[in-house]
Amino acid sequence: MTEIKERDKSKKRAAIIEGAESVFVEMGYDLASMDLIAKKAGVSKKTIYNHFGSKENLFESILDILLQEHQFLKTINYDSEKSLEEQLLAFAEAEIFLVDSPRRLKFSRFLTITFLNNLSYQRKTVAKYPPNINMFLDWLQEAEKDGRIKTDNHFITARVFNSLVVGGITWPVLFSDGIDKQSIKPILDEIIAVFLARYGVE
Amino acid sequence: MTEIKERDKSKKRAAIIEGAESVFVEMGYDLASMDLIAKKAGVSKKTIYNHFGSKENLFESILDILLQEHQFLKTINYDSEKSLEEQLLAFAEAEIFLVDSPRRLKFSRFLTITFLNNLSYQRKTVAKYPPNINMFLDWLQEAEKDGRIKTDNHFITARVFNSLVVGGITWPVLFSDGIDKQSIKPILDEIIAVFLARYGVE
DNA sequence: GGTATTTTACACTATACGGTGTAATTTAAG
DNA sequence: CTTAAATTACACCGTATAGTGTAAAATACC
Repeated sequence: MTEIKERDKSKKRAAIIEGAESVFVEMGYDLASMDLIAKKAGVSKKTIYNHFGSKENLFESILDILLQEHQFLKTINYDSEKSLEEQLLAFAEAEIFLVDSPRRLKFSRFLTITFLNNLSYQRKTVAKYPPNINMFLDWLQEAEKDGRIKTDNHFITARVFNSLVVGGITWPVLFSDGIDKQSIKPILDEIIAVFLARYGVE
Repeated sequence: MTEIKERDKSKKRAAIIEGAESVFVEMGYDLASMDLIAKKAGVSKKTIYNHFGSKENLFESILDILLQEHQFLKTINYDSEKSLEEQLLAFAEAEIFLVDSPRRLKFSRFLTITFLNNLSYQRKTVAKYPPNINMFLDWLQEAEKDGRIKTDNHFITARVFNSLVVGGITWPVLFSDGIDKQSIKPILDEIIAVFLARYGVE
């Protein structure tokens, strides 16, 4: 008895996720209606509720998926053979990655809005997906041990580098129509030069 | 004939503005209902419509008022008698002013969200209320003429300074519960030191 | 092909919103 | 006080929304 047939629901689920993602990112939580998401996903509204239970639940699921997807996993280790410029550029590019494609740019905007609307949620998320500042701190330590970087306070130094990249590139791009790799280059070079002017050992 | 009595509507208007400001800033455009604004302002909904015609109109009026209110008007001129540190600090403080009090911090968050939701509106607003980067460019030119700053490209140099302040202070504060003047100080000092390490003439 | 499970269409509830119309009431100026 | 303008309370409209119930239809596994 109690025969259980488990059928494959993953197709519909994937369609819902795809539709919900585009609608949420495009219009934000409030303006995204479940009817529109259903239409965009090519799925009945009831099916969404069967899968996710509520709009809030759906939203959090989508956000979780997107956050994992947009993580930049590549680790950067200090390399005494490579120039500091080259290695700092790699760190900058890990940050720029977040606004690198139209898709990621839209998501970053959306995420910024979501976080500013809900700071406690932002904190939870940062705790769950820690930023790669730790990697930079490790790098700093190695570079200093190698005698090519000098600094009194690693945390502030890391923050300075992050400030230069975020304030100089990420932030302006968020308010523009997209990144122009050409026009970014001179600023990127200058950011690195500024950093090394203070912390580099010539 | 055609006798016209004009009565003083400014009291009610002021109440509406005050109520609408708090509700809009607190909840954002979408979640701010006209009924709630009316309640908060201690005014009937009809009166709001008599004064402002529509929610959109009310919103733009409020935004306009707040933008004017939050402008930091003080001009900073180059002074060969003062240290560069002191003068750069003044520029940084003009930026920090925007997130300096709970009220201004909330408004800055709200404005950031509003702009990210409507980039064309952001552009219009920036055109109408130009940022004080021009003032910094003038300052740079004077400081260079005086032989205390050296730079190849004024625009990039100005952008670097702005990046340091925005990325190092404004941006992190937006995502925090408020500014802590004490803990900001060492970062502020470091930002200026970084800038001068690259552009200062010792 | 039989069968249990998913999905669908669709009607429906309850609620909320922006905005309006109206008639009564309050208010301020002469 | 008189009078006209401003404000109020309140019912109301149309629309939109999150979410549910149901019965039929599509689906996938045996």
